[in-house]
Amino acid sequence: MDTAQTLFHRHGYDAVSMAMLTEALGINPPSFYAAFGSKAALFEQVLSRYAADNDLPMEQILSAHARVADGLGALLGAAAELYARDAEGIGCMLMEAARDAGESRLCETARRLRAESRQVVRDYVATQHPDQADMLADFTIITLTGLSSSARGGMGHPALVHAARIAAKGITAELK
Amino acid sequence: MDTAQTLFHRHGYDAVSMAMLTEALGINPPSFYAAFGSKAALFEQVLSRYAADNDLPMEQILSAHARVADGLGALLGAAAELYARDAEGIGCMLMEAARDAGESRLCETARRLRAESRQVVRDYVATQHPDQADMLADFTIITLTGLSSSARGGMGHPALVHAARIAAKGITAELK
DNA sequence: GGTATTTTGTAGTGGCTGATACAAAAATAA
DNA sequence: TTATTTTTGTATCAGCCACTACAAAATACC
Repeated sequence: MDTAQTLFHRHGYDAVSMAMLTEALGINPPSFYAAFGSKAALFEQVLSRYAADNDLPMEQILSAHARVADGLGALLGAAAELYARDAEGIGCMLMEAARDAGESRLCETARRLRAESRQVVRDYVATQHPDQADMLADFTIITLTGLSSSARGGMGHPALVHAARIAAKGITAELK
Repeated sequence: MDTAQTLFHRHGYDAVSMAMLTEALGINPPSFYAAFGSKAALFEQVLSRYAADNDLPMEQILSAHARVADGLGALLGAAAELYARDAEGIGCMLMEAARDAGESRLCETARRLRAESRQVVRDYVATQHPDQADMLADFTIITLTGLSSSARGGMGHPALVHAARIAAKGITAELK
């Protein structure tokens, strides 16, 4: 399962073939289908698992900061650090999966999970700035998407972290 | 050519098959290869043409504003408007192409073109803030990437435009 | 009008995709 | 030890991919 997640995260759903999966897992196609049902089904499981416990604990980061601007800033900073950590540049699996349409069902699953993340941000912002909750949640998602895609595109650690800081300044200014 | 650009922009390189191309162009495979060489060669031509004269005149927008913060803000705003204009949500062809690895040669072409755009921003910023030129150029690219991906992901006009405005506030704060 | 040249249409190339039919082997149960 | 069930391996399925060989039709040239 970890093996499959690594493959999907690194190459994307479409670029991972059954041949790669079965070889990496050390099993044969029939065993694979007996165990997971299909390539798409496995990917859904991997996605859900990734969303459930990835390395970016949103709720924890947000709840650790009283002021909304600080919480969102910390979230963006943590994401930048996380995306830049892997030298290979793979970004956030959820964001990237939601972007590639691929099979419609998989796209829906990824977008639903992303929408749940957005909702977490939205609810957090709404506690203090209900009028701006939606717009700031969208801005946060857009920035996270940009950070993820850019990390995947090879942008380095300093640029990502600094960009997160500039975005945080924008949030601070917006809430002032 | 316009037809091919529309297809590639809407579906992405990999998702456009020869069958779609030949049918849309109203020609047969042999004619296609006689005219363009290959699918990859056509895509490179389309990419270059898109980069040369897309609907986002960067130099023009930037040079119209004396203060760097205003210029970058206008650029982000124009991009948000542009990406939100098409109801289908297709974002920036260059950004999206640079993200999908696909064939390595195509990826290099897309990234080179994107790097040229970044250079335009960098040079513009450097005229007034040489020390922050690189970081602000990266932030601009990251934000444009996020706007493009989010537009492709279905985010609406208000959210994109507002996000661009928040990002612009971040730039203003950064330069203060 | 007759000939050479280019364009087009048909059909098919090998190779890869995700997914299986079927049998051999291993593990479990009696 | 024998019988039953489960797992695994081999070999392959049909379908799509980008791409092309070859011949028929249309055009240009004299």
